[in-house]
Amino acid sequence: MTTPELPTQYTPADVETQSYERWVSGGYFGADPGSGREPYSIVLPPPNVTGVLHIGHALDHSIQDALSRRARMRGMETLWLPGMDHAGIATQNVVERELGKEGLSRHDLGREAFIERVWQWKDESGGRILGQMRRLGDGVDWSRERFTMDEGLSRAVQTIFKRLFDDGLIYRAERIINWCPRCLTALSDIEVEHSEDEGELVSIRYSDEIVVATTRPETMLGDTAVAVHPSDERYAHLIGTTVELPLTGRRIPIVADEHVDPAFGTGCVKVTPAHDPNDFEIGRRHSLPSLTVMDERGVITAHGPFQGLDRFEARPAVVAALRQQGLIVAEKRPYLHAVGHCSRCKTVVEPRLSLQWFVNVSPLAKAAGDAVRDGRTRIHPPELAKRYFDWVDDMHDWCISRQLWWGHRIPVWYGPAGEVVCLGPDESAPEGYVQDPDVLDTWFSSGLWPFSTLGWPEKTPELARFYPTSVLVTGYDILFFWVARMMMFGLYAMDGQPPFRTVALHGMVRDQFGKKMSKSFGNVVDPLDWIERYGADATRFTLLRGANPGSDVAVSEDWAAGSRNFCNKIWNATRFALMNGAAVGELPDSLTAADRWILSRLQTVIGEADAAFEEFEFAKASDLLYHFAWDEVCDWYLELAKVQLSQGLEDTRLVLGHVFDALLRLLHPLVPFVTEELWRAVTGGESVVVSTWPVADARYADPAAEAEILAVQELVTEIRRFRSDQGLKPGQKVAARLSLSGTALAEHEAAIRSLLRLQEPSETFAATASLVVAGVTVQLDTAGTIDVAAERKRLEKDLAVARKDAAQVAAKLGNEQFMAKAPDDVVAKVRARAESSAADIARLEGQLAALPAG
RNA sequence: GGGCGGUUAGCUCAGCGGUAGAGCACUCGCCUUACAAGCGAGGGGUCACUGGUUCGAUACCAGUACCGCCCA
Repeated sequence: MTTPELPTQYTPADVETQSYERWVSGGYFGADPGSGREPYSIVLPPPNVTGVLHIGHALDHSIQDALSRRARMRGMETLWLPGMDHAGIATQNVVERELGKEGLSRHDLGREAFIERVWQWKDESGGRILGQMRRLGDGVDWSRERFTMDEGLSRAVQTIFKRLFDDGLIYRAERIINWCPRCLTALSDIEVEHSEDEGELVSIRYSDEIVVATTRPETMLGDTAVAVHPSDERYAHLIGTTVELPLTGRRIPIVADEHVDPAFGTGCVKVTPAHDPNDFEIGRRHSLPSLTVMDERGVITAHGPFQGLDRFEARPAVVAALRQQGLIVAEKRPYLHAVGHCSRCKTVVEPRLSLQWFVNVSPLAKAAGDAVRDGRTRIHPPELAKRYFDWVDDMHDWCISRQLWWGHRIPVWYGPAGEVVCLGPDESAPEGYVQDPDVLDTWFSSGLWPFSTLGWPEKTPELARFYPTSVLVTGYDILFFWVARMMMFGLYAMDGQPPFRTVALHGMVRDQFGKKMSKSFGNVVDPLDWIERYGADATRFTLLRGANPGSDVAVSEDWAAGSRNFCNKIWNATRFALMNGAAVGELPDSLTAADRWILSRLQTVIGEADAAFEEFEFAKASDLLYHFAWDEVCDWYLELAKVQLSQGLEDTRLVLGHVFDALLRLLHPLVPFVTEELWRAVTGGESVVVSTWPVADARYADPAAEAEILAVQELVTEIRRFRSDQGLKPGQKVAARLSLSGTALAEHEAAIRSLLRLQEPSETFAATASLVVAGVTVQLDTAGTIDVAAERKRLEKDLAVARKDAAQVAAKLGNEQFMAKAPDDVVAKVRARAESSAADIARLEGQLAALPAG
């Protein structure tokens, strides 16, 4: 085999793009539902077509890529299905903003032309995301890429809508919903973000006896009652009477309702059924009229001087008017209270009474909870399951209609005589019927993602093979946004089969101080920036190395550089192995202790890596492979191999080949690009992507060899410490006499001398220092006086440690309770420690006594 | 207000009943023929606090303080 010319530094940009294109054109990522292999499937949480991938996506994708690459290498028929969702509100907002620059509104274009325009934007924006995924190295099956608005998925949406409608689980009703006066659409509960904002609490006198407190004085224009608690004696005599509503002259009733908290404020509350969800319920209970006093933009429509004012202008105006009449009893400002904001545009949400479509979630949510309760779906880490239960067990009906144009139009048509028909994909409405103008919540279609992407409602081979999917990988922040919805729809559409066997949740990516990344704080990391500067592998490895299940990942530039260094280390170590003729082949039966040691360690590491991957412990898998690769393979084994090669031990090449072949395959799911390049060079194979995952082989387990090499390491480390303490330069050769015969280290003299730069003693050898390590005496001739003070300091320090340990251990052994109750193996360990610390003390005292004075 | 999680080395985090660990940062010495994106050595922690369980607690239990997240 010829030695390939590899540069001394790994340059990711030189290999990443071409490797990726070769993987795709090789068809490695394509999934075949017809193969006889065990299936493994993941659907990519579809990013919003309007956005760009941020570092959080990079983490999410890195995990999925690691899982699916490993599954593929383990011989499973692996599907990682990519795609995007149409992000109704966000996308429409972006395109409307673009139009705004041209001085146009969507109404100027009309619905059809506007949607045409959105599709153009979708191609442009979506294309950017696809490019980012390629740069990351995502091994997805591009032939199965889906989009929530594509034809097949739209059929799925219409099909399930009709099914739910026919089952009575979708209904239309006039309710108080969350309304965004800027986006001009309804929102579901989870699209509202609550924050503690500074507002005001104003107490208004409605009569001599009635004072109400409110944070939203402007809504008093729409009051239709005052409510008190039925058992509140202060107001019992007023129940059933009326009071005049200030500023309006309307008389409104005083009603008794359990909902009122008599301890809050005066115990009287104003009731505005059209502008508050709680008041709406009170209104229903008491058959109160609902009076809408604001339009869709939050502008006051009530008659009077306030008409035409925005809700935030109306607020002080109403208070001023009341104050003028002496009706303001108290004002508290600022007053901290929870305020809902549109999660898209941060506008304060307005509760609004309107006619909308809802999903009756009770039976669906119960099924979604049960699937996790009975273990059909496992949430990982398990402590996050509680959040899931809290959500699904107390879910309100889901408002699914949106007053937008971009999305799946509600498949309901209204006839001229008030008929309402819901139609499936291949049905058409009778002449003269008009379709509902609204579209569905984006989550309605992304809730179908795990099966709509596989061809549902058709009974496709893909669906039969890859559903339920093996695992869903997503952030814990999206557990109820999306996971709960997919669970509900999946169980409903797929006859009680949940969409995932496991939901593996990861955390958010944060900066090096654990701070949330935000544009305003300026600590946002762009994954492409890191990919350019450190490589895709380093970017991924940095993220995976911090990814503990369910917890946040802190990253920094320094750590990305560290990951890059790791890739470079692997690169150079493999380069060294290749330069020395590393080759893959049958290993001979007779190998050196060093060979048997590294092969034995390899088996252990394979087992540990498997265990970590199975439990989504990516940080652990990364860490243990990092240390095995760097500390054991690249450091100790390569140094030992150098000695073996210089001794002409040809088998070393086969061991090098074997170890690097396995190591590169183990690392491939984490750092796919550098391992691909190197693995091909080592093995001559087509691609590590389609190689096999290493399997631990018990025949190579060799505790004796491990113990032997451990002794070598101890000896070498101790003498290095002496050298360092004595200020001997690393390259400086020192004459030494080793008394290894009869010890476990007998065979390792050459290695020890090489690692420690120890020369054979000459005729004039005169030991200036003598050290005892691991039962071996090493005499050194440092060719001059040694630094006695430094050596004494060192020995005294070690002696202090040994004495402290001896005292600790003696105390234990002298403790009757400990001796009586501690398990035998622990006692045995303590006894062994007692012996070794006693030996250490004797040795160190001897060495100290032997030191020349001074 | 309810719930969950956290508090271990300067920073970020592992460990989770029996001798305190990693990466980065730091100090010292080295361009030792794979790698200075490197090599060798080193310093650094009463494991938040208070009780309890135990022969033994950083780890288990209870409480306190502080931090973070989710929900209302």
